Amino acid sequence: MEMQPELCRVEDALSILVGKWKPIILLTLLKGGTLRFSELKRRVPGITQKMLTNQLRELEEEDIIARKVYPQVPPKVEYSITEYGKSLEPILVAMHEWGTSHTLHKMQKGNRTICEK
Amino acid sequence: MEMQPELCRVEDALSILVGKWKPIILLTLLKGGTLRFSELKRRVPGITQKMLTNQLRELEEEDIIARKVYPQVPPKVEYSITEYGKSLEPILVAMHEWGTSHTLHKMQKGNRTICEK
DNA sequence: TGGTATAGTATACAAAAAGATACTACGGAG
DNA sequence: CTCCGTAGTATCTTTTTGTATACTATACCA
Repeated sequence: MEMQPELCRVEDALSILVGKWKPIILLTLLKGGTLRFSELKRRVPGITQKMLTNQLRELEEEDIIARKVYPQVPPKVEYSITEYGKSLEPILVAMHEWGTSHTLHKMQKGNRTICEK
Repeated sequence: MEMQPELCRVEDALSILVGKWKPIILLTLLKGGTLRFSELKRRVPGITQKMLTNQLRELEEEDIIARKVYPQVPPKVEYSITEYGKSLEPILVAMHEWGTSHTLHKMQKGNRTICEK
């Protein structure tokens, strides 16, 4: 097994998760199921409309989330995780778990960068 | 279990892995063991000295890698993954595996963005 | 005396990502 | 006739990341 391809693959997964808002969006959809744009926006505090649209488009392109448009006025668009997107869950969970112990680790070293507002 | 803290933790892990060179550096050290600065630089093609120093400093601050300086001339500095840093391996591996199947998934959809030079 | 090797710094610049803000379309309610 | 709500676009500015290039210290070697 050589090195190059391996590295390349990690970057692949990373590029999907990276973006200031993608993990939050994915976790929100994993927990919340199918959500409309506005609902998603409410559940991801601080995100701007532009950023949300933007990140959703990128995730959609990778077939991680599905977008369903209802031809209504006012518009209704629903987003959900695809089956394929669900395969990311273990990574997200692993990262969450790691992050949690990392926080403890940092606290033990006197570094108080906790998840605070 | 609420949402906020969970999200925060994922970001925590992510922030350590993110950076154009960090996964590559980590995998190189995981595979290569203890390496000198120059050796590391050779094994991560394309990285500039500044970026390497930079990323190593950040990883060191998070206690993911250890830096050992030998008071010699010319200088000798060795880098290695800490025990703590090794706990990231499962995440890296999960990402690699996911990335591999993601590539297949994309190929099946006619998208040929493969790991090529 | 000058060149080599190592592990950096310093500075300037370019590119990418994120943020702020304003604008649009459209049908229905009043 | 005007305002509301939804799901966006369009621009512009700021911040963050990354790149390129040059420079440093110092012992050793010829």
